[in-house]
Amino acid sequence: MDTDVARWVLEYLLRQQSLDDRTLNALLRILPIPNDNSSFKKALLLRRIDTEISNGTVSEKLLGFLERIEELDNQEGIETCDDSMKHAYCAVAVDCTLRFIDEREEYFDAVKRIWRGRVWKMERCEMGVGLVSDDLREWRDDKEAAVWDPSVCENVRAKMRGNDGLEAVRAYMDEAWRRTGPAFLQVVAGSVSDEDTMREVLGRGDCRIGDRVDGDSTPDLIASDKDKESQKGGALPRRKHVANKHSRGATTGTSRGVKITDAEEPDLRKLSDHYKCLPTPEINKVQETLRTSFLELKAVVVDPLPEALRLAENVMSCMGRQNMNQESSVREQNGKDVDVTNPSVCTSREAALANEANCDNQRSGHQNDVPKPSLMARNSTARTFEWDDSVDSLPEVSADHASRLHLPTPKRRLVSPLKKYETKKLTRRRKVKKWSTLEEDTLRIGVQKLGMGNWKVILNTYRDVFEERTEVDLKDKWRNMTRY
DNA sequence: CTAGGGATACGA
DNA sequence: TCGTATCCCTAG
Repeated sequence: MDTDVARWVLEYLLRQQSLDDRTLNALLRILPIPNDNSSFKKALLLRRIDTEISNGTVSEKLLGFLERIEELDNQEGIETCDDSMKHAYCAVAVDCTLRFIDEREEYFDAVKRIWRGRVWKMERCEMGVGLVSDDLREWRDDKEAAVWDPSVCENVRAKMRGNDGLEAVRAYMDEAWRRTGPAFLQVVAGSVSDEDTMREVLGRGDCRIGDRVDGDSTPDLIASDKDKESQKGGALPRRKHVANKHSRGATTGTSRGVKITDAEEPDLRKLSDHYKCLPTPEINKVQETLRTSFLELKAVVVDPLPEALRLAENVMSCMGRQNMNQESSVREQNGKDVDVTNPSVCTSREAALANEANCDNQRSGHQNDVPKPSLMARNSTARTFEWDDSVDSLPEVSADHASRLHLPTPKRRLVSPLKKYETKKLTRRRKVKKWSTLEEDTLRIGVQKLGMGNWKVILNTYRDVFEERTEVDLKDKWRNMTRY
Protein backbone atom coordinates (compact mmCIF):
# COMPACT_ATOMS: atom_id res chain seq x y z
CA MET A 1 0.00 0.00 0.00
CA ASP A 2 1.12 3.49 -0.75
CA THR A 3 2.63 5.33 2.21
CA ASP A 4 0.42 8.33 1.61
CA VAL A 5 -2.67 6.22 1.78
CA ALA A 6 -1.45 4.59 4.96
CA ARG A 7 -0.83 8.01 6.40
CA TRP A 8 -4.33 9.17 5.53
CA VAL A 9 -5.77 6.13 7.18
CA LEU A 10 -3.64 6.41 10.28
CA GLU A 11 -4.13 10.14 10.63
CA TYR A 12 -7.81 9.50 10.55
CA LEU A 13 -7.70 6.65 13.02
CA LEU A 14 -5.45 8.50 15.44
CA ARG A 15 -8.24 10.99 15.93
CA GLN A 16 -10.81 8.34 16.77
CA GLN A 17 -11.03 8.27 20.54
CA SER A 18 -13.29 5.24 20.31
CA LEU A 19 -10.59 3.19 18.65
CA ASP A 20 -8.48 1.57 21.33
CA ASP A 21 -4.71 1.80 21.29
CA ARG A 22 -4.32 -1.92 20.92
CA THR A 23 -5.96 -1.83 17.53
CA LEU A 24 -4.00 1.25 16.60
CA ASN A 25 -0.78 -0.47 17.52
CA ALA A 26 -1.73 -3.40 15.36
CA LEU A 27 -2.39 -1.08 12.46
CA LEU A 28 0.85 0.72 12.99
CA ARG A 29 2.53 -2.61 12.71
CA ILE A 30 0.99 -3.62 9.43
CA LEU A 31 0.66 -0.35 7.57
CA PRO A 32 3.67 1.30 5.95
CA ILE A 33 4.56 4.10 8.31
CA PRO A 34 5.24 7.49 6.81
CA ASN A 35 8.56 8.31 8.41
CA ASP A 36 8.99 11.70 6.90
CA ASN A 37 5.66 13.27 7.64
CA SER A 38 5.76 15.79 10.39
CA SER A 39 2.05 16.26 10.87
CA PHE A 40 1.56 12.53 11.11
CA LYS A 41 4.21 12.31 13.79
CA LYS A 42 2.56 15.12 15.66
CA ALA A 43 -0.79 13.38 15.47
CA LEU A 44 0.86 10.25 16.78
CA LEU A 45 2.43 12.14 19.64
CA LEU A 46 -0.85 13.83 20.46
CA ARG A 47 -2.51 10.47 20.54
CA ARG A 48 0.15 9.21 22.89
CA ILE A 49 -0.41 12.16 25.16
CA ASP A 50 -4.12 11.33 25.09
CA THR A 51 -3.29 7.83 26.19
CA GLU A 52 -0.88 9.04 28.79
CA ILE A 53 -3.39 11.30 30.51
CA SER A 54 -6.36 9.03 30.03
CA ASN A 55 -6.09 7.74 33.59
CA GLY A 56 -6.17 11.22 35.02
CA THR A 57 -2.52 11.63 35.92
CA VAL A 58 0.44 13.38 34.39
CA SER A 59 3.91 11.94 34.06
CA GLU A 60 7.33 13.04 32.93
CA LYS A 61 6.76 11.18 29.70
CA LEU A 62 4.52 14.05 28.69
CA LEU A 63 7.48 16.41 28.82
CA GLY A 64 9.24 14.23 26.33
CA PHE A 65 6.23 14.14 24.05
CA LEU A 66 5.83 17.90 24.18
CA GLU A 67 9.51 18.38 23.48
CA ARG A 68 9.21 16.12 20.47
CA ILE A 69 6.24 18.05 19.15
CA GLU A 70 8.05 21.31 19.65
CA GLU A 71 11.06 19.86 17.90
CA LEU A 72 8.90 18.90 14.94
CA ASP A 73 7.41 22.39 14.86
CA ASN A 74 10.88 23.77 14.92
CA GLN A 75 11.97 21.58 12.05
CA GLU A 76 9.05 22.88 10.08
CA GLY A 77 10.21 26.39 10.74
CA ILE A 78 7.49 27.21 13.26
CA GLU A 79 9.57 29.21 15.69
CA THR A 80 7.50 29.60 18.79
CA CYS A 81 4.98 27.24 20.22
CA ASP A 82 1.70 28.58 21.48
CA ASP A 83 0.93 29.51 25.04
CA SER A 84 -1.20 26.48 25.82
CA MET A 85 1.76 24.28 24.98
CA LYS A 86 4.18 26.28 27.08
CA HIS A 87 1.73 26.33 29.89
CA ALA A 88 1.15 22.59 29.67
CA TYR A 89 4.87 21.92 29.64
CA CYS A 90 5.47 24.12 32.62
CA ALA A 91 2.52 22.77 34.58
CA VAL A 92 3.50 19.15 33.97
CA ALA A 93 7.10 19.84 34.95
CA VAL A 94 5.87 21.51 38.11
CA ASP A 95 3.48 18.67 38.91
CA CYS A 96 6.11 16.03 38.35
CA THR A 97 8.51 17.76 40.68
CA LEU A 98 6.20 18.88 43.42
CA ARG A 99 4.67 15.52 43.97
CA PHE A 100 7.95 14.73 45.69
CA ILE A 101 8.17 17.89 47.73
CA ASP A 102 7.71 16.02 50.98
CA GLU A 103 10.45 13.54 50.25
CA ARG A 104 13.63 15.53 50.22
CA GLU A 105 15.75 12.98 48.39
CA GLU A 106 13.30 12.31 45.61
CA TYR A 107 12.44 15.96 45.29
CA PHE A 108 16.09 16.74 44.82
CA ASP A 109 16.33 14.04 42.16
CA ALA A 110 13.30 15.39 40.35
CA VAL A 111 14.63 18.94 40.37
CA LYS A 112 17.90 17.65 39.03
CA ARG A 113 16.25 15.54 36.39
CA ILE A 114 13.61 17.92 35.18
CA TRP A 115 14.81 21.39 35.92
CA ARG A 116 18.53 21.07 35.71
CA GLY A 117 18.33 18.43 33.04
CA ARG A 118 15.54 19.20 30.65
CA VAL A 119 14.85 22.87 31.28
CA TRP A 120 18.42 23.93 31.70
CA LYS A 121 19.42 22.04 28.59
CA MET A 122 16.64 23.66 26.63
CA GLU A 123 17.76 27.08 27.63
CA ARG A 124 21.34 26.39 26.68
CA CYS A 125 20.79 25.04 23.23
CA GLU A 126 18.32 25.81 20.51
CA MET A 127 16.39 22.64 21.04
CA GLY A 128 13.09 23.04 22.78
CA VAL A 129 13.74 26.67 23.45
CA GLY A 130 10.24 27.45 22.31
CA LEU A 131 8.90 25.63 25.32
CA VAL A 132 10.73 27.86 27.74
CA SER A 133 8.33 30.40 29.11
CA ASP A 134 8.76 33.07 31.75
CA ASP A 135 6.64 30.96 34.05
CA LEU A 136 8.96 28.07 33.54
CA ARG A 137 12.01 30.15 34.40
CA GLU A 138 10.34 31.47 37.49
CA TRP A 139 9.38 28.01 38.65
CA ARG A 140 12.83 26.74 37.97
CA ASP A 141 14.38 29.42 40.13
CA ASP A 142 11.92 28.70 42.90
CA LYS A 143 12.65 25.02 42.79
CA GLU A 144 16.36 25.48 42.76
CA ALA A 145 16.03 27.66 45.80
CA ALA A 146 13.64 25.27 47.49
CA VAL A 147 16.24 22.55 47.33
CA TRP A 148 18.43 24.53 49.65
CA ASP A 149 16.05 26.80 51.50
CA PRO A 150 13.12 25.39 53.47
CA SER A 151 11.40 28.77 53.68
CA VAL A 152 11.23 28.99 49.90
CA CYS A 153 9.83 25.50 50.05
CA GLU A 154 6.75 26.87 51.78
CA ASN A 155 6.24 29.50 49.12
CA VAL A 156 6.49 26.89 46.43
CA ARG A 157 3.97 24.77 48.23
CA ALA A 158 1.56 27.67 48.30
CA LYS A 159 2.15 28.40 44.66
CA MET A 160 1.63 24.83 43.58
CA ARG A 161 -1.98 24.87 44.70
CA GLY A 162 -2.83 26.88 41.64
CA ASN A 163 -1.05 24.47 39.33
CA ASP A 164 -2.95 21.77 37.52
CA GLY A 165 -0.82 19.84 35.08
CA LEU A 166 -3.61 17.60 33.88
CA GLU A 167 -5.92 20.49 33.15
CA ALA A 168 -3.16 22.33 31.32
CA VAL A 169 -2.39 19.33 29.17
CA ARG A 170 -6.06 18.83 28.38
CA ALA A 171 -6.35 22.45 27.37
CA TYR A 172 -3.32 22.08 25.18
CA MET A 173 -4.70 18.92 23.63
CA ASP A 174 -7.95 20.63 22.73
CA GLU A 175 -6.04 23.41 21.12
CA ALA A 176 -3.59 21.08 19.40
CA TRP A 177 -6.23 18.80 17.90
CA ARG A 178 -8.22 21.81 16.86
CA ARG A 179 -5.23 23.30 15.10
CA THR A 180 -4.30 20.02 13.51
CA GLY A 181 -7.74 19.88 11.98
CA PRO A 182 -9.51 16.81 10.67
CA ALA A 183 -7.65 14.14 8.82
CA PHE A 184 -7.97 13.98 5.07
CA LEU A 185 -9.90 10.77 5.28
CA GLN A 186 -12.35 12.43 7.61
CA VAL A 187 -13.53 14.21 4.55
CA VAL A 188 -13.98 10.97 2.73
CA ALA A 189 -15.04 8.85 5.66
CA GLY A 190 -17.84 11.24 6.38
CA SER A 191 -19.71 10.20 3.34
CA VAL A 192 -18.05 7.23 1.75
CA SER A 193 -19.15 3.91 3.03
CA ASP A 194 -18.62 1.57 0.18
CA GLU A 195 -16.42 1.07 -2.79
CA ASP A 196 -18.90 2.41 -5.30
CA THR A 197 -19.22 5.63 -3.42
CA MET A 198 -15.45 5.84 -3.25
CA ARG A 199 -15.27 5.48 -6.99
CA GLU A 200 -17.88 8.14 -7.35
CA VAL A 201 -15.91 10.50 -5.22
CA LEU A 202 -12.65 9.75 -6.85
CA GLY A 203 -13.44 9.57 -10.46
CA ARG A 204 -16.89 10.49 -11.60
CA GLY A 205 -20.29 11.71 -10.60
CA ASP A 206 -21.29 14.18 -7.96
CA CYS A 207 -19.03 14.91 -5.08
CA ARG A 208 -20.73 14.30 -1.82
CA ILE A 209 -17.83 15.02 0.37
CA GLY A 210 -17.78 17.18 3.34
CA ASP A 211 -20.77 16.89 5.59
CA ARG A 212 -18.57 16.52 8.62
CA VAL A 213 -15.72 18.79 7.92
CA ASP A 214 -14.85 22.17 9.32
CA GLY A 215 -14.83 24.81 6.69
CA ASP A 216 -11.43 26.21 7.63
CA SER A 217 -9.49 23.03 7.35
CA THR A 218 -7.95 22.02 4.10
CA PRO A 219 -6.89 18.46 3.46
CA ASP A 220 -3.42 17.89 2.07
CA LEU A 221 -4.51 16.84 -1.34
CA ILE A 222 -6.66 19.84 -1.83
CA ALA A 223 -4.08 22.11 -0.32
CA SER A 224 -1.54 21.09 -2.89
CA ASP A 225 -3.98 21.74 -5.67
CA LYS A 226 -4.70 25.06 -4.20
CA ASP A 227 -1.02 25.82 -4.15
CA LYS A 228 -0.75 24.97 -7.77
CA GLU A 229 -3.70 27.14 -8.52
CA SER A 230 -2.13 29.97 -6.60
CA GLN A 231 1.06 29.61 -8.52
CA LYS A 232 -0.74 29.65 -11.78
CA GLY A 233 -3.06 32.51 -11.22
CA GLY A 234 -3.07 34.00 -7.78
CA ALA A 235 -5.51 33.10 -5.05
CA LEU A 236 -7.90 30.21 -4.99
CA PRO A 237 -10.79 31.12 -7.22
CA ARG A 238 -14.08 31.86 -5.61
CA ARG A 239 -16.98 29.64 -6.35
CA LYS A 240 -17.96 31.71 -9.33
CA HIS A 241 -14.69 30.94 -10.99
CA VAL A 242 -15.09 27.31 -10.27
CA ALA A 243 -18.49 27.37 -11.83
CA ASN A 244 -17.01 29.04 -14.87
CA LYS A 245 -14.51 26.31 -15.20
CA HIS A 246 -17.27 23.81 -15.13
CA SER A 247 -19.06 25.64 -17.84
CA ARG A 248 -15.99 25.63 -19.96
CA GLY A 249 -15.63 21.95 -19.39
CA ALA A 250 -19.15 21.42 -20.59
CA THR A 251 -18.62 23.33 -23.77
CA THR A 252 -15.61 21.26 -24.67
CA GLY A 253 -17.51 18.12 -24.00
CA THR A 254 -15.45 17.05 -21.04
CA SER A 255 -18.11 17.61 -18.46
CA ARG A 256 -18.45 14.68 -16.12
CA GLY A 257 -21.78 15.60 -14.68
CA VAL A 258 -20.41 18.05 -12.24
CA LYS A 259 -22.97 19.65 -10.08
CA ILE A 260 -22.46 23.33 -9.76
CA THR A 261 -23.34 24.09 -6.23
CA ASP A 262 -25.75 26.59 -4.94
CA ALA A 263 -24.43 29.78 -3.41
CA GLU A 264 -25.82 28.68 -0.06
CA GLU A 265 -23.87 25.45 -0.02
CA PRO A 266 -21.04 25.04 2.46
CA ASP A 267 -17.51 25.90 1.34
CA LEU A 268 -16.36 22.37 1.19
CA ARG A 269 -18.55 21.64 -1.74
CA LYS A 270 -16.66 24.25 -3.56
CA LEU A 271 -13.41 22.59 -2.62
CA SER A 272 -14.71 19.25 -3.74
CA ASP A 273 -15.72 20.61 -7.06
CA HIS A 274 -12.51 22.45 -7.30
CA TYR A 275 -10.62 19.28 -6.64
CA LYS A 276 -12.50 17.41 -9.26
CA CYS A 277 -11.94 20.06 -11.86
CA LEU A 278 -8.19 19.94 -11.85
CA PRO A 279 -7.32 16.67 -13.49
CA THR A 280 -3.58 17.21 -13.38
CA PRO A 281 -1.38 14.12 -13.78
CA GLU A 282 -0.57 14.30 -10.11
CA ILE A 283 -4.19 14.20 -9.09
CA ASN A 284 -4.90 11.43 -11.50
CA LYS A 285 -2.06 9.51 -9.97
CA VAL A 286 -3.37 10.04 -6.49
CA GLN A 287 -6.83 9.06 -7.58
CA GLU A 288 -5.46 5.94 -9.13
CA THR A 289 -3.47 5.19 -6.01
CA LEU A 290 -6.54 5.61 -3.88
CA ARG A 291 -8.57 3.46 -6.19
CA THR A 292 -6.08 0.66 -6.30
CA SER A 293 -5.35 0.92 -2.63
CA PHE A 294 -8.92 0.94 -1.54
CA LEU A 295 -9.52 -2.74 -2.02
CA GLU A 296 -6.22 -3.51 -0.43
CA LEU A 297 -7.06 -1.19 2.39
CA LYS A 298 -10.38 -2.87 2.91
CA ALA A 299 -8.75 -6.26 2.84
CA VAL A 300 -6.10 -5.28 5.32
CA VAL A 301 -7.91 -2.98 7.65
CA VAL A 302 -11.47 -4.08 7.71
CA ASP A 303 -11.70 -7.77 7.14
CA PRO A 304 -8.80 -9.81 8.47
CA LEU A 305 -7.67 -7.46 11.16
CA PRO A 306 -10.39 -7.92 13.77
CA GLU A 307 -9.97 -11.63 13.29
CA ALA A 308 -6.22 -11.29 13.63
CA LEU A 309 -6.64 -9.22 16.75
CA ARG A 310 -9.00 -11.74 18.26
CA LEU A 311 -6.50 -14.48 17.57
CA ALA A 312 -3.67 -12.39 18.91
CA GLU A 313 -5.67 -11.72 22.03
CA ASN A 314 -6.36 -15.39 22.47
CA VAL A 315 -2.71 -16.21 22.11
CA MET A 316 -1.76 -13.52 24.55
CA SER A 317 -4.24 -14.51 27.17
CA CYS A 318 -3.15 -18.13 26.79
CA MET A 319 0.44 -17.23 27.26
CA GLY A 320 -0.41 -14.98 30.12
CA ARG A 321 2.16 -14.46 32.75
CA GLN A 322 4.62 -16.88 31.28
CA ASN A 323 5.26 -14.49 28.48
CA MET A 324 5.60 -11.49 30.69
CA ASN A 325 8.43 -13.14 32.57
CA GLN A 326 10.09 -14.24 29.41
CA GLU A 327 9.88 -10.80 27.93
CA SER A 328 11.26 -9.01 30.90
CA SER A 329 14.27 -11.29 30.80
CA VAL A 330 14.67 -10.48 27.14
CA ARG A 331 14.67 -6.81 28.00
CA GLU A 332 17.24 -7.35 30.68
CA GLN A 333 19.49 -9.01 28.20
CA ASN A 334 19.14 -6.16 25.83
CA GLY A 335 20.14 -3.65 28.43
CA LYS A 336 18.11 -1.16 30.34
CA ASP A 337 14.59 -0.37 29.45
CA VAL A 338 14.16 2.57 27.16
CA ASP A 339 12.93 5.79 28.63
CA VAL A 340 10.81 7.24 25.89
CA THR A 341 10.72 10.59 27.60
CA ASN A 342 14.40 11.07 27.15
CA PRO A 343 14.75 13.06 23.94
CA SER A 344 18.14 11.67 23.08
CA VAL A 345 16.67 8.22 23.18
CA CYS A 346 13.40 9.19 21.66
CA THR A 347 14.91 10.31 18.44
CA SER A 348 16.05 6.86 17.64
CA ARG A 349 13.71 4.70 19.65
CA GLU A 350 10.27 6.15 19.76
CA ALA A 351 7.46 3.93 20.94
CA ALA A 352 4.46 4.13 18.66
CA LEU A 353 1.90 4.22 21.36
CA ALA A 354 2.44 3.98 25.04
CA ASN A 355 1.69 0.34 25.67
CA GLU A 356 -1.02 -2.19 25.68
CA ALA A 357 -1.81 -1.70 29.33
CA ASN A 358 -2.71 1.82 28.48
CA CYS A 359 -4.76 0.56 25.60
CA ASP A 360 -6.85 -1.48 27.90
CA ASN A 361 -7.54 1.12 30.46
CA GLN A 362 -11.09 2.28 30.79
CA ARG A 363 -11.92 1.74 27.18
CA SER A 364 -12.30 -1.98 27.00
CA GLY A 365 -13.28 -3.97 30.00
CA HIS A 366 -12.25 -7.46 29.01
CA GLN A 367 -9.12 -9.49 29.60
CA ASN A 368 -9.45 -9.58 33.32
CA ASP A 369 -7.31 -12.67 33.61
CA VAL A 370 -4.18 -10.63 33.18
CA PRO A 371 -3.31 -8.19 35.95
CA LYS A 372 -3.52 -4.60 34.81
CA PRO A 373 -0.13 -2.97 35.16
CA SER A 374 0.16 0.57 36.38
CA LEU A 375 0.24 3.27 33.79
CA MET A 376 3.54 4.60 35.01
CA ALA A 377 5.24 1.25 34.95
CA ARG A 378 6.26 -0.12 31.65
CA ASN A 379 4.12 -3.02 30.56
CA SER A 380 6.01 -6.14 29.77
CA THR A 381 3.59 -6.97 27.00
CA ALA A 382 4.20 -3.68 25.34
CA ARG A 383 5.96 -3.61 22.06
CA THR A 384 7.83 -0.50 21.19
CA PHE A 385 7.53 0.45 17.58
CA GLU A 386 9.93 2.73 15.87
CA TRP A 387 8.04 4.84 13.48
CA ASP A 388 10.87 7.10 12.58
CA ASP A 389 13.74 4.73 11.94
CA SER A 390 15.29 1.33 12.42
CA VAL A 391 11.98 -0.43 12.37
CA ASP A 392 13.51 -3.76 11.69
CA SER A 393 16.17 -3.68 14.33
CA LEU A 394 13.89 -4.26 17.27
CA PRO A 395 14.20 -7.45 19.21
CA GLU A 396 11.32 -9.78 18.63
CA VAL A 397 9.36 -10.94 21.60
CA SER A 398 7.34 -14.06 21.72
CA ALA A 399 3.86 -12.63 22.24
CA ASP A 400 4.44 -10.18 19.53
CA HIS A 401 5.75 -12.84 17.28
CA ALA A 402 2.77 -14.99 17.97
CA SER A 403 0.34 -12.25 17.12
CA ARG A 404 2.25 -11.22 14.06
CA LEU A 405 1.92 -14.71 12.67
CA HIS A 406 -1.75 -14.00 12.22
CA LEU A 407 -1.42 -10.57 10.71
CA PRO A 408 -1.20 -10.15 6.97
CA THR A 409 2.18 -9.32 5.46
CA PRO A 410 3.65 -7.47 8.39
CA LYS A 411 7.34 -7.58 7.52
CA ARG A 412 7.02 -6.13 4.07
CA ARG A 413 5.16 -3.18 5.47
CA LEU A 414 7.39 -2.55 8.41
CA VAL A 415 10.58 -1.95 6.50
CA SER A 416 10.62 1.29 4.65
CA PRO A 417 12.98 1.40 1.68
CA LEU A 418 13.51 5.05 2.46
CA LYS A 419 14.65 4.28 5.97
CA LYS A 420 18.21 5.41 5.56
CA TYR A 421 17.33 8.61 3.83
CA GLU A 422 14.68 9.45 6.37
CA THR A 423 16.89 8.75 9.33
CA LYS A 424 19.37 11.14 7.92
CA LYS A 425 16.75 13.75 7.31
CA LEU A 426 15.44 13.60 10.84
CA THR A 427 18.65 13.97 12.76
CA ARG A 428 19.25 17.53 13.63
CA ARG A 429 22.64 19.03 13.11
CA ARG A 430 24.29 20.45 16.20
CA LYS A 431 24.66 24.15 16.44
CA VAL A 432 28.05 25.25 15.19
CA LYS A 433 30.21 26.17 18.14
CA LYS A 434 33.49 27.92 17.62
CA TRP A 435 36.52 26.58 19.39
CA SER A 436 37.83 28.77 22.19
CA THR A 437 41.54 29.35 22.62
CA LEU A 438 41.32 27.46 25.91
CA GLU A 439 39.96 24.46 24.06
CA GLU A 440 42.66 24.72 21.43
CA ASP A 441 45.41 24.99 24.03
CA THR A 442 43.96 22.10 25.98
CA LEU A 443 43.84 20.03 22.84
CA ARG A 444 47.50 20.74 22.14
CA ILE A 445 48.43 19.78 25.68
CA GLY A 446 46.26 16.70 25.44
CA VAL A 447 47.89 15.54 22.24
CA GLN A 448 51.31 16.28 23.71
CA LYS A 449 50.64 14.34 26.90
CA LEU A 450 48.33 11.56 25.79
CA GLY A 451 49.29 11.14 22.18
CA MET A 452 47.64 12.02 18.90
CA GLY A 453 44.80 9.77 17.95
CA ASN A 454 43.72 9.05 21.49
CA TRP A 455 40.83 11.43 21.12
CA LYS A 456 38.53 9.58 23.46
CA VAL A 457 41.13 9.61 26.20
CA ILE A 458 41.90 13.28 25.69
CA LEU A 459 38.22 14.13 25.73
CA ASN A 460 37.66 12.23 28.96
CA THR A 461 40.73 13.75 30.60
CA TYR A 462 39.65 17.31 29.89
CA ARG A 463 35.92 16.77 29.79
CA ASP A 464 35.15 20.00 31.61
CA VAL A 465 37.03 22.03 29.02
CA PHE A 466 35.64 20.18 26.03
CA GLU A 467 32.05 20.73 26.94
CA GLU A 468 29.64 19.49 24.25
CA ARG A 469 32.54 18.21 22.15
CA THR A 470 32.86 14.68 20.89
CA GLU A 471 36.04 12.77 20.26
CA VAL A 472 35.38 13.26 16.57
CA ASP A 473 35.27 17.00 17.13
CA LEU A 474 38.68 16.81 18.75
CA LYS A 475 40.01 14.80 15.89
CA ASP A 476 38.57 17.21 13.34
CA LYS A 477 39.87 20.21 15.18
CA TRP A 478 43.34 18.72 15.33
CA ARG A 479 43.13 18.06 11.63
CA ASN A 480 42.31 21.72 11.16
CA MET A 481 44.99 22.99 13.47
CA THR A 482 47.70 20.94 11.83
CA ARG A 483 46.67 21.63 8.29
CA TYR A 484 49.23 23.34 6.02
C1' DC B 1 37.10 4.08 18.19
C1' DT B 2 39.56 6.49 14.62
C1' DA B 3 40.42 8.33 10.02
C1' DG B 4 38.91 10.45 6.22
C1' DG B 5 35.57 12.15 2.96
C1' DG B 6 31.56 14.82 2.47
C1' DA B 7 27.91 18.15 3.97
C1' DT B 8 26.75 22.31 6.01
C1' DA B 9 27.30 26.80 8.30
C1' DC B 10 29.27 31.09 8.23
C1' DG B 11 31.96 35.12 7.28
C1' DA B 12 34.43 37.91 3.83
C1' DT C 1 30.42 32.99 -4.43
C1' DC C 2 34.19 31.08 -2.20
C1' DG C 3 37.17 29.45 1.51
C1' DT C 4 37.38 27.90 6.06
C1' DA C 5 35.56 25.87 10.24
C1' DT C 6 32.65 22.74 12.11
C1' DC C 7 29.76 18.83 12.02
C1' DC C 8 28.21 14.29 10.21
C1' DC C 9 28.60 9.67 8.21
C1' DT C 10 30.71 5.42 7.76
C1' DA C 11 34.39 2.01 6.47
C1' DG C 12 37.70 -0.48 8.57
